[in-house]
Amino acid sequence: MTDIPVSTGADIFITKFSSYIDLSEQEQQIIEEFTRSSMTFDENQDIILESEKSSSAYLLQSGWAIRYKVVPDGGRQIISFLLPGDIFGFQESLFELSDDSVQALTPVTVHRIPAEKIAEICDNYTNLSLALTWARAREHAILTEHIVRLGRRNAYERLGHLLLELLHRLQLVDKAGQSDYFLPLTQEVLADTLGLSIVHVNRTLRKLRNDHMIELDPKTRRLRILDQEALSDVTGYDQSYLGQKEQPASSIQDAIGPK
Amino acid sequence: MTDIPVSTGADIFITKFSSYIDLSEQEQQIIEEFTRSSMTFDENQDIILESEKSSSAYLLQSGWAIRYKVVPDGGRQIISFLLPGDIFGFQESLFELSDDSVQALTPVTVHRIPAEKIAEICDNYTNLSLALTWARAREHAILTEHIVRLGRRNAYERLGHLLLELLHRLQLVDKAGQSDYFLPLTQEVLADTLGLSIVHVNRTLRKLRNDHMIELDPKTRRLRILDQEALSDVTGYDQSYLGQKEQPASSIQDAIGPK
DNA sequence: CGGGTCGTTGAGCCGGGTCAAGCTGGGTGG
DNA sequence: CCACCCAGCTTGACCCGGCTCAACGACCCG
Repeated sequence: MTDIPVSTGADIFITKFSSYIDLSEQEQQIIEEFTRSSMTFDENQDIILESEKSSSAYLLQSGWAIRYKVVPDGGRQIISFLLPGDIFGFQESLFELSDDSVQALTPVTVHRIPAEKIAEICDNYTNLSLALTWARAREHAILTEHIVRLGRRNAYERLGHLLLELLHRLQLVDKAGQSDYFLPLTQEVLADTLGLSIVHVNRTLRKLRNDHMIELDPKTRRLRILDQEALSDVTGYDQSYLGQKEQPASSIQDAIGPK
Repeated sequence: MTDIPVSTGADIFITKFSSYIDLSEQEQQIIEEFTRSSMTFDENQDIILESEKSSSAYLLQSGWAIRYKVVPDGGRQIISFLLPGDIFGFQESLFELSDDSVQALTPVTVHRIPAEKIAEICDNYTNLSLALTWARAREHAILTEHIVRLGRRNAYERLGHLLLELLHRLQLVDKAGQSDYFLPLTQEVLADTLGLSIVHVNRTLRKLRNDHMIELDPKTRRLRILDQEALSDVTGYDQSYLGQKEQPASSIQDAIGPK
């Protein structure tokens, strides 16, 4: 299962950026440096408390996390998902703005980058700095699409649209097959993401299953999207906002069945 | 009416940033340089077409604009409002990401900053560069709050919350009184922002009026929020995400009745 | 005076929420 | 090894916030 070449954790980030930019040898080494040390968090543990205004950045090596806010009446709105390869905390914690929280959904490992290091990188390494800017812009685009999803789509479209986005984001870092991936989300998490009730998420998932759009095994948590084109059509999904190539086409990757 | 000291257009930006950071004389001059030339757009005109991937930034000097996306079935979702003092286009148009559009709601004047200039500023002027980062983070916080609004609030809360946000954003650039401002939005624009129908926006506005939360004269388009504390309470509004002082308290400004 | 845009209001419907109950499977302690 | 618990998933019944359709009014502009 692990006949993959011995890898430092840096690969995932290099792979991700490579979809947009090629980093120099030296820049790749800088990333590797960061990945030497890491911190881990348990399921449901808070990463970055509000209090900790450390203004450092984090590279997410493995696991899923969410950024969320709570409203006065106790409700929770999930703002975004943090997936392997994502960077976070490098802009929001700098100021007194946005008091949102980050929580691990699964066991998570991250690498910390102190603020000084970020400044140094921006000054001296053009490509890396550009990669950071790209990551920011991409996050911005994802938030934008989330707003459209919440404002102008019904439950069925929201769910399908989100599942497609997650597939394509995971594919970029080789964490998904051609049409399936491990989806560690409870229906409650989906509900709090999509602005729906748990009950209605349940019913909408069933409808997606009945329509042969997806397969989802609640035990293994493996999700398979049966007809991406059809689902994209009915949900109004257009992956161009993720800034990746149309489709990595097939690859040996998929045949092996990536872990 | 114009007994205000002769001003270059730069004041508005300096005022805005001053809430977070103090710019040096030289840095203020750089801003003034940009404000010497400007472009204007008519109501409903598109600013920045998709096609124009110029990757330059724009300072919004006066007027209101929106960033929006359309969904396949013809619906429109407004992502954000661009108000005087806002900067836009300095991150999104750099890449192939986010195919959203920007449109003027009122006559608008903007100043263009070529991409090279931005790069130069980031390299040489610490405070200005920090101000840019702050503006980005603030925009991020505003988007985040918009997501919460759409996902976890009802019509009444959404509307009230938005009206409060606009008040406080305008106050930062002296475009609002202590509790009132010029609101150049049709009910259709409000609907497309809040994910509601026009009809329901109309009814919800009436409810806000009946509850003595607001006064809104459809002719003059002057909006007054009668009890900010009460409205903040019922809508779950907390202005801290805008990163400004709690309340500018009273000022001569208000007595005069700012235009 | 005619047409267009925007605001207002009523009637009826429906997508999605709420409440409530039951089901399932894994974990834990006696 | 069983009894229990608890988190998450399902399903039904009912309700309501917000949508649609439709008509009308108010104002502006040519």
